[in-house]
Amino acid sequence: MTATRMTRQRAALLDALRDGGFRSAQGWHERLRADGSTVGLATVYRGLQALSESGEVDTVVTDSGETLYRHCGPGEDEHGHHHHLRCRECGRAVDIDVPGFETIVAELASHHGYRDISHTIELSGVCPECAAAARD
Amino acid sequence: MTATRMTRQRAALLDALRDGGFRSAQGWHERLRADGSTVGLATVYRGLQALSESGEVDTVVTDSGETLYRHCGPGEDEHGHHHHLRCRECGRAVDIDVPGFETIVAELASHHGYRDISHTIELSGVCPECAAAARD
DNA sequence: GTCGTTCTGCGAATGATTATCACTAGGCGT
DNA sequence: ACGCCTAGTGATAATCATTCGCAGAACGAC
Ligand SMILES: [Zn+2]
Ligand SMILES: [Zn+2]
Ligand SMILES: [Zn+2]
Ligand SMILES: [Zn+2]
Repeated sequence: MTATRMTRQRAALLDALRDGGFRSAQGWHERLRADGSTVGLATVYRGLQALSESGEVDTVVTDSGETLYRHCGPGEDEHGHHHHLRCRECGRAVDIDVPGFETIVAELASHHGYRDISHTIELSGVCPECAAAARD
Repeated sequence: MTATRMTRQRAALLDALRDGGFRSAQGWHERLRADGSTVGLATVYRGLQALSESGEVDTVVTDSGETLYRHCGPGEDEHGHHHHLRCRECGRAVDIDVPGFETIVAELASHHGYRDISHTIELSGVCPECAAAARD
């Protein structure tokens, strides 16, 4: 039913994605072109969206409204879910563990009678490097 | 330096905001026009943005990327900060309390050396009413 | 009332994302 | 290796929420 073909473009995207870091769709596009691949912007968007749905990349939305994507181990296992602490200045992100949060969420949900809960936690601040650089 | 004038438009916006609920900027705009006020869309955007910055309204971004605004007591006191559990179907939102979360955030932040942390928690699910309505 | 600012309205501009649609190319059966 | 069917691609147009730019309107202190 759902045939997914491995194309040159998709491979290139996956390959680029492999060296970590958050980048916008357009950012990845530039990256790919810089590497010599001729990939269309629309294709990059489609690829990222597909990967995001299958859990292979996770996304985060910046204050300015653009979506950032980053490769993130296959979502086969529970560990695919986690949260980030991201630097407002340079974008560097750290995976964090929020002990007990998943449980709290489940409790709050049932307390209010809500079903099919999904959640988002976004922590952003200024990383040590940027904080140091800011001291001028 | 920063004088803020109370205009007919701003008053109308504040007044409309008063009857709670999340609405998009365009949503509030329609609301205002429905009430007879002739307010420009841009003005509504500007007003909401200002109120949001001063903490009088809080915002939430939907999956489709549009920003929703809702009146929320003046941010003079600590209680201005809280989180929501929102229904994906009807938009109804409940204020929730996530015990100890603020503390956990602070700890995580310092653990990673990040400064000026700000956070967002978004819980969304299907409220009891919508869940019931879905059973057809 | 007068005046310096701030605010408003309008439409045009932006900018990220999506839709279109003719064309290309996986990849399975042979 | 050959061909067909269909998913994938790419250039561009379209969407859509939000922002800008600027001329004129309206605060509000004097
Ligand atoms: Zn940084
Ligand atoms: Zn979680
Ligand atoms: Zn509901
Ligand atoms: Zn909080």
